[in-house]
Amino acid sequence: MLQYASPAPSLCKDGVDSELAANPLVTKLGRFVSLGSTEIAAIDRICGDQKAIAPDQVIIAEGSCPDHLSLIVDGFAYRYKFLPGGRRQILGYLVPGDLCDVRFSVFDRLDHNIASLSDSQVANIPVKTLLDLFAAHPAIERAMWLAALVDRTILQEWLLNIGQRDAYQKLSHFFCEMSVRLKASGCSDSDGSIELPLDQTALADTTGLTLVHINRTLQRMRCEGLIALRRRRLTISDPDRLAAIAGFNDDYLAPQVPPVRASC
Amino acid sequence: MLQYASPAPSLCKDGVDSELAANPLVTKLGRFVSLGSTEIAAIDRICGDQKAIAPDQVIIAEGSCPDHLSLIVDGFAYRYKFLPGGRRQILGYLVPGDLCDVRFSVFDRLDHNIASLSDSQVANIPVKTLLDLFAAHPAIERAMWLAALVDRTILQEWLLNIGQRDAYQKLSHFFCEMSVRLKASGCSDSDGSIELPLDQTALADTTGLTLVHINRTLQRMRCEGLIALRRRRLTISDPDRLAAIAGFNDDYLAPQVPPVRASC
DNA sequence: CGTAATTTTGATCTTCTTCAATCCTCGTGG
DNA sequence: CCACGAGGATTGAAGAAGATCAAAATTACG
Repeated sequence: MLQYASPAPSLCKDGVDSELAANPLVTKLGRFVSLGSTEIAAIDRICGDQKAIAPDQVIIAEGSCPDHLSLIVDGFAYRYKFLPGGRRQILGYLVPGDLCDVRFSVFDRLDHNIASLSDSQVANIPVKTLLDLFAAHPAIERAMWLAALVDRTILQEWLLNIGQRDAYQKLSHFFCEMSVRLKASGCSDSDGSIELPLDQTALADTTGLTLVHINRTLQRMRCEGLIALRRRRLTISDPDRLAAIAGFNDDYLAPQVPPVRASC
Repeated sequence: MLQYASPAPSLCKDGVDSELAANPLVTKLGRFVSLGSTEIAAIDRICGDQKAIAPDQVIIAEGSCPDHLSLIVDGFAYRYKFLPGGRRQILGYLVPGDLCDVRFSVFDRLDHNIASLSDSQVANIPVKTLLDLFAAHPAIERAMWLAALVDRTILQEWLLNIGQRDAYQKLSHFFCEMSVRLKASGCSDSDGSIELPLDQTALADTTGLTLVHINRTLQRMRCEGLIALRRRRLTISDPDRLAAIAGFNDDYLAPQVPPVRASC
């Protein structure tokens, strides 16, 4: 039913026929492999069991072991972990098309929490359904693994970011990344601004900095004409300069996959 | 556990294994799935192409795309990345039994470097050979994916460590982790000490701290009777206290895998 | 031995933290 | 429609953890 102009492995171009509420998972996986209409239909089918989630709801709690994976269809979620001292590290963000964590399918419980940030739409996909899908469509399985590997690369880039850059660069890099990812998942406005439903505490726990320091760094960034951030909406005024400051390179978000080795 | 007497143990040569010369990959994968003798033999077989590597040699360079994966059979290697400013972030360490990076098999080039730290023995496994092995022994494929997922969990734990803990805790946590990992791969001495061939610069680039600050933190740790570290050998004098300081919990290094879902 | 690499030390500086108060913003109920 | 309250943002002042710079002391090693 959903007709999709057979997406050749197109790179993150936004504005591609997103009139028809395309399944964000299709969009995402379509960046890794080319999906036929059969596959697209199959993906649509497994996303049937959807649920609306209010902001700040725990989707999956640490230590739990659900028998399904959660797909963010719409909205914004994040992965995080608390330390005994009460400190929180945010481990990553989930945007439309992102699957909560593939590790579910193999480990017995998750070692961190996943919660919503905004009003979201989440599809619950039973593990078995997913495995059946993989069995029937190896291309989908491959794309899914590739997506998981990109997730890992993002994590690695975060480590670099938190470990080596100063506050100004950290924030810049984070904004660059989120901007690219949200645009790729079709969630950017016509003016290029994105909805970033994070308070400054979240930014602090993302970057390993303090709320107060985040606040001051943001002010500086605004002063310097780099960004505008208000009412949970981020506009990058000077993308090139921001990327230069951050040392940002979006290669890691859209890795090249040689078609030859398709044999996963 | 197992011990390697000489710097260059002869592994996987002919079929005649001495009792001691266990393939570290077998040891590692054996923690995830139970391997039969057929599988063990098959793993041994793919490790045939071994090579000795001197310290501080680049094993795989950023951007390169070798057609094989590198397995650390003996020794110590690390993954790292340089930033334009000249800063280096160490992204992880490879101990015997660790495979350089599974992403090879799917992405066209690596986004970071891998280099040796000590005299090492590295087995080169052609991607195709590995895929054939997977096809013939699904249990091995499953174990390999599980190992990759543990790698990801370690990365996540590093993010937490660098993002949220102070210098004292960071180092403590790192030492705890390495101690557990090296013991698991059979590389600890009878007295529980481990060989950690890192200079203080490496510790700095691991934790995102400064060489000078690492030095002072180490001194404090020695003072407090937590560790002894000299001549590249780490002895944890008070493991419990060290773990308490670090907030270390080794669960993430040995995740529980429910046997039921074995279907990867 | 002599040289280079590594560790250690000292002094100073700055980024970031901590604590605490104030100010918005916005939704709610009267 | 406005007062109220709460969460979030902002500001100020002071302190501390860690950075930087530069040199000296050890150690490793050919």
